[in-house]
Amino acid sequence: MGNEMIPDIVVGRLPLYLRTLQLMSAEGRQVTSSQELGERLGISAAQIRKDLSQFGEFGKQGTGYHIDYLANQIKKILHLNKSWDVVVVGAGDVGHALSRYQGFSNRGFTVSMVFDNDPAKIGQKVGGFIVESIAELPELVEKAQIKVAMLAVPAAQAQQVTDMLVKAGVKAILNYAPINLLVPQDVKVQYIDPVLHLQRMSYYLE
Amino acid sequence: MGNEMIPDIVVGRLPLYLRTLQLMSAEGRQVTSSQELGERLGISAAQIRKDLSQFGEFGKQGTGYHIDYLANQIKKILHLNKSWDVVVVGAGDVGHALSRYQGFSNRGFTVSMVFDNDPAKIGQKVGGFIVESIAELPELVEKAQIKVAMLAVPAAQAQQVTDMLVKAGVKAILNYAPINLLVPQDVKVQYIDPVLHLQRMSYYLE
DNA sequence: TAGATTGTTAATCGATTAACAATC
DNA sequence: TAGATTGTTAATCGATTAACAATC
Repeated sequence: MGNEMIPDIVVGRLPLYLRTLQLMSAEGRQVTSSQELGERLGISAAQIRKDLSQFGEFGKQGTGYHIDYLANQIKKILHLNKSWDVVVVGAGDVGHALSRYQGFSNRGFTVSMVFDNDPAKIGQKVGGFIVESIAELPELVEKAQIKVAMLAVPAAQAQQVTDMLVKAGVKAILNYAPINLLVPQDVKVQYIDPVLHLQRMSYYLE
Repeated sequence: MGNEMIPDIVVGRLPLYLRTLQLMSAEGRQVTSSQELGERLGISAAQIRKDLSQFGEFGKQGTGYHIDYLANQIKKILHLNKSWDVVVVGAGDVGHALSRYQGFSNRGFTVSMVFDNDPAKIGQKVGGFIVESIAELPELVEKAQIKVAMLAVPAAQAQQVTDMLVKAGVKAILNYAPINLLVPQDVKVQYIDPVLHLQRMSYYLE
């Protein structure tokens, strides 16, 4: 219903709003305004109001936004009113850190399996998970109806593993390998490459 | 010289171009075109030409771009014709992964120290580095003239550590803590929060 | 030369901001 | 009521794309 034409750039800011609202809530706050949110985020108040207005009317004139209410609405919009099971592929340092990261569970995601192709790692424990063989990935991911994966394998294997994930029904991939992935249109990919961020900043260094 | 008004969004794409050029170079390729680059990156050829034209003329009509030459020019623009020493603050899982990550050295950065405030970790080896106490950070960072830091401490301590880093002369911070940092105008911050990426994708999941 | 591709200008598109009536 | 802040419209700003002369 006039839904899928919301700009992705707007969608991308919602998690930022949510994070700040949850921080405010943890501080014991009840109510905020677009102005205050904007100041904490470095975003204009007008933009926050405009972004939110794409999804409904969540505030009260003269008062602002009820923090918990708005946070919950944003959670619903982002489909975070459930917890998504996520698999980690690659049990190296990055996969290890991801599988142990405590910051997922209360933000809508639960790591449920860890995979690797190294026989020395398969069967070992990493972050509380027994590392499974990538050979088992298609069956396990499909059976568990996993839709989200974090990819932490070497760049040379990233596309191949991606193809497996897509075939097994995964629709969202967070890719830590420094390489562009080719996926069907209905599969989303987000990229994390710390070096890109560092290089972007070094432009401004003397 | 008509220099500092280049949009940051353009600067942000240069590392992406560089990464692709270096990949092509590793494939043994000599020459490419804005069209080919665009296809590999999912960016229009016109945009790539426009971006590059902000910095000079690097191509030849009818031929395209010499890959190694263009890569080197971009490296110079991004100040990557030297290697920047970087410190890692926080020797938890993320800091551990960062300090061992092999992908920095050939892309312009060298991890040179690791800090933590946990007495149980100080003096221990992490990724080939002896973990230093955060108490030593101001002196060590200033003496070594470190300009770049990666921050992997709990959110609650991130701002405080940031203030120390800034005071010690750091001008670029890659922040893994899920929190907005306040810094002076001449200090750049980039953020990595995997959950933001996951949440952005979950919008598109059913 | 003919074909290809650059660098650049002008046109288009989209995102951000300013402003304000509505209203709590 | 008076003050504050929303949701929204119109104005502005900036980024992307299309098109093409220049030229290798």
